[in-house]
Amino acid sequence: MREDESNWFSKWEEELPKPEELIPLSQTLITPDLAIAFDIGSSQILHNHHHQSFQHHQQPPAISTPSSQPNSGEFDSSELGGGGDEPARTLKRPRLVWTPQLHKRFVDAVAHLGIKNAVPKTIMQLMSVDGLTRENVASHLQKYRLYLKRMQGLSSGGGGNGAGGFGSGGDPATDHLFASSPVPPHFLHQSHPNSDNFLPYMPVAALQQQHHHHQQMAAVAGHHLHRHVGHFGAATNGQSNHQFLSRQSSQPLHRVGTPVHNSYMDDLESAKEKKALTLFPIGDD
DNA sequence: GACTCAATAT
DNA sequence: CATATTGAGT
Repeated sequence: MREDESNWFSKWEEELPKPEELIPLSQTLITPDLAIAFDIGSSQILHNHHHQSFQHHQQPPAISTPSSQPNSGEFDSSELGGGGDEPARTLKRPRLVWTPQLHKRFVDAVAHLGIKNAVPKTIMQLMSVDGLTRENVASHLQKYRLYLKRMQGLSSGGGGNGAGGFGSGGDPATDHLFASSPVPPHFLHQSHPNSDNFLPYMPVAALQQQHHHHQQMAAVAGHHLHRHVGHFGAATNGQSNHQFLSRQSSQPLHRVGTPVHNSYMDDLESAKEKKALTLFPIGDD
């Protein structure tokens, strides 16, 4: 069993600290401006795409006109137009779905940063996933840390890593996703009395782009009877991807609308307000 | 303000 | 159930 550990160890060593190779960490989360279209009233977007049609409906945060009465309804139209501001609408984002790929990025970022610098802001920056917020990362990080702690306390032998099964009986509460990612060797805390960390890195300037066809798709998780998401990685559906613009920084959020109808996964209830923001990591890993 | 943690809400 | 949100302490 010890072999396992040493195995990843060397692997990680190679994989990690290489500046040259590290930079290409950039992925964009949600699809681009998909959502800027509601209140325009009569204007319409042209959709001639033979894609799935997205629909969005969201609740404006109630910019609150003074006085009262929230329209409990669905939307209100408030200011717009005249002023000429890009509306940085404070919309409510759909829940982020942490796919194994996304989580991998997360782990990579943390690994590269070193425990010390691995704080939400930095991680988020390094990940360069568009749309990802600090809170998203913070929340996930919190759980991730708990996961690591748990693993430490447990026997090193039975470590249920790798993938697949996990059978903790006691309190498996926080795992699944974590378990499927190659947990770096020892994020496990080691107290450093006076040793500092190495890796004097700098925030990577994520200004570079590659021409790789990465695309993102909005997938919605329709669960409710389904446990564990399979692999979406491969576009099992006939629809392949499309290329969108990826904007980095700035740009409000976009959320995907309801799935409308996909080939599968919706039967009983789906018309719920279940919206999830998920990115589609493709490719390379 | 930002980070961490626990508890809680959805 | 997985995330988000909130509150308190540093």
